[in-house]
Amino acid sequence: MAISSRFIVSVHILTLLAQSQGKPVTSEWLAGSASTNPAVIRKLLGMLAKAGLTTSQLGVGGGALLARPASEITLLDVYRAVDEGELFAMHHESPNPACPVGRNIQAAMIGTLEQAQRALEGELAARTLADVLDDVLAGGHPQLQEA
Amino acid sequence: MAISSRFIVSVHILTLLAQSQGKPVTSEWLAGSASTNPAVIRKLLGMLAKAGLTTSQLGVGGGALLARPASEITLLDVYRAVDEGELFAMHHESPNPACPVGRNIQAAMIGTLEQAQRALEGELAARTLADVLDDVLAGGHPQLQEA
DNA sequence: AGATATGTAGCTAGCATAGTTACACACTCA
DNA sequence: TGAGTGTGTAACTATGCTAGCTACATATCT
Repeated sequence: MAISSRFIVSVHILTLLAQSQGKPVTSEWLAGSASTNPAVIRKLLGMLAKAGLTTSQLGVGGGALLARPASEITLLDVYRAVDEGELFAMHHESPNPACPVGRNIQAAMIGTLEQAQRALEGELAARTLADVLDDVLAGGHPQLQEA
Repeated sequence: MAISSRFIVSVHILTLLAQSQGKPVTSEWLAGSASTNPAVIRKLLGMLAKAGLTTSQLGVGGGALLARPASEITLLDVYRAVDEGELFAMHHESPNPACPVGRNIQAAMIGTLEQAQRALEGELAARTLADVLDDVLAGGHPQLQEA
């Protein structure tokens, strides 16, 4: 487990917002479904709002809303909103530049690592919240996706 | 940074072993190139040996060796040896089964997450230690890889 | 026998995640 | 206008993982 649960929890609450059809949903309700704390949800909603995926309404009858249609929000959008950064860590200390391998290993690997990360992100980009909601409403994952 | 530095450091030391052409290399020498502690290297070598990628010789003139040719060790082999497990974390607490979304969200997402992880692993599988050594000896990443 | 090098255990510091409480601020409705 | 509701954010805590470090038993070679 390397990618934090923020991602799946964010997909979870965004799916709930997609299902609510424009009615604001409170962080307390979202927390009840995701089995966590309302403050955790609000922290996630803060990140999602900063990324332009959600908006919020204060006061009575308020709550969170999708900022655009579920079919226009990809899982990559969600991933980038809450789990930023490079996927592969480098050496903590810079390798020894006096060694030919130490001097060049990072530069030699960067291309491959970026390519691998892009491959993962490409899969996430191919799937929208609307797809996820369809699968959830179908009761799980009977909905097959193309290989 | 979600995938630990164990991976890049392991690639680093395996590349050194590939370069040494069958002469054992001590953990102290490897630690000097990777700018870390010999005990950390030995811990990694333990995992790599368990995965069948390296062997060790004790005593004077001893050290670590590749267990098979560099061209037959992929980066995926290395990744699996030192950084096991699922890439995506799930909810810490199980979602609320009384909510239709909570009840189905994990099952609905598993397929997509596994597919994304496989896409990343596929890129790592396409590259061997021999490729990495070539790039390193070429002085960095002038060696282009196909898109 | 003595020197060398691994394998492993145990401890520490640092960092990220996520849970929790608390409170100021904004908005709605009566 | 004032009460009630819900967000946004800060602060603190517990937990777990990573990685650095020391120490030592064990195996091998000369």
